Amino acid sequence: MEDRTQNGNEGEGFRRILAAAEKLFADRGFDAVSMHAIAMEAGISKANIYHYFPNKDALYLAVLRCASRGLREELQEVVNSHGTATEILHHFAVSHLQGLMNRPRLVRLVWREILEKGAPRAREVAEQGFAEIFAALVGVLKTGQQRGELRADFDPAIAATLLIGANVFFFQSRDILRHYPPVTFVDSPLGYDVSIVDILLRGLAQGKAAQDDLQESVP
Amino acid sequence: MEDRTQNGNEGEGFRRILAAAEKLFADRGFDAVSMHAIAMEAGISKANIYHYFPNKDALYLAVLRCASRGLREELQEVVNSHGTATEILHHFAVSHLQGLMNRPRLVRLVWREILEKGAPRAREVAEQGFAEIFAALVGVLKTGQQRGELRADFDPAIAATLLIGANVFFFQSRDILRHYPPVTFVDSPLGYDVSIVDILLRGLAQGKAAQDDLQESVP
DNA sequence: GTCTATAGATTGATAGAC
DNA sequence: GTCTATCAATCTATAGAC
Repeated sequence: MEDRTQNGNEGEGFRRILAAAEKLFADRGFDAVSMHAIAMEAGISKANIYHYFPNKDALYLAVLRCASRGLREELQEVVNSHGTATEILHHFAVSHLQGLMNRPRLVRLVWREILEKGAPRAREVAEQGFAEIFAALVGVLKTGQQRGELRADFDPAIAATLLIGANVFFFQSRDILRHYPPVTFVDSPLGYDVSIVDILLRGLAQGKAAQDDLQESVP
Repeated sequence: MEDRTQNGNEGEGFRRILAAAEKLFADRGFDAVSMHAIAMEAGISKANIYHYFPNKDALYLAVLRCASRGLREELQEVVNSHGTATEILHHFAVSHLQGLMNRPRLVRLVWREILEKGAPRAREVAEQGFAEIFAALVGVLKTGQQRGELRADFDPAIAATLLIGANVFFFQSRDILRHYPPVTFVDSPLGYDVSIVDILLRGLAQGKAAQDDLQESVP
């Protein structure tokens, strides 16, 4: 009963099962997907799945773990790149949103898990990927504050929540926003990110005028 | 087969069923909840549910429709209040987040539905409540732009996405953020909202200094 | 490794007594 | 309106042939 998700000698059927399960679990959720449906999608028999995975829960966990790989390394590279905080923030925002858009199934899997209050099956995996991205972004913001590039009087964790939230929310609700007339940015995630980072940086950067304008309403 | 969710003469058992179903559906999702489980939670028999609802789907839809009422009216009132765009935005942000925090089950139900790509059972209800809130916020921002209170060169729909996304993301991930050391704002949603509106308004308000500082990186 | 066949439990929904 | 009893379908998981 070795963990086959750790090494590379998986075999063809193994990958087909994992891919089929990832698609179905992401689209419909754990309980709405039967082992029979996964087998059909993978083009094999139901019993064959149990040759690779002891039960449905183990398959689900393997799907989440397998799908989670990749995004982490991608973003770590961005965070460790050289440049001003402004530059890295732009780069991070775009890379993060592209990372989400390139892995729609992973994102839906993770957020399904986060919404779950009854039987969290893979909560740890979901939280871990989440926390690493968050920590990386907070690091970028803190560096910007230490360098005097960004204001020192805002909470970097709150600013990070704003940016990551803007990206995740864009990803989650783009299908709904598309049907809504005043929204024109749904099909250009890059343009969206340039705009939100612009707004955020205007709010986070050193600069007295905007600050003075607000003094009355934010004492 | 009258729609009992429209009028008030529901009766005791009816309300118990709706409450039990709302809790279980929100916690575990549609497919993970059996009619038997709902009956147990409501303290009645399974067959009795079918006296009030023709099938499980109808019960689920009734739960969503019933839970959706209230938040809409609450926010419309805020949007139509008098004051500067800045004031209304502060008010809206706080009211919106409080509205989410006061209805955790409704929010989880709606977002489960939005994540669903396989069998959208109540997509319309979810989208409708979403769109109304979004439209209201865009209206506030546009008014602020027309009055010259806010910059005219940002897309109000993008700014609305930023604010609503910040609130929804806070709600969705507050349990995860709580476990993360640098985060200190989880237990004071009001303080969180004051901070993000502060950051956003600095970025959206008229003011030349911050703008000039960024000219080089945002041509 | 892959299959057919099937066990055993649970599901959504119904029938009919009270 | 509320119940017990039950149906037919479907579910996870296993047994065992090839």
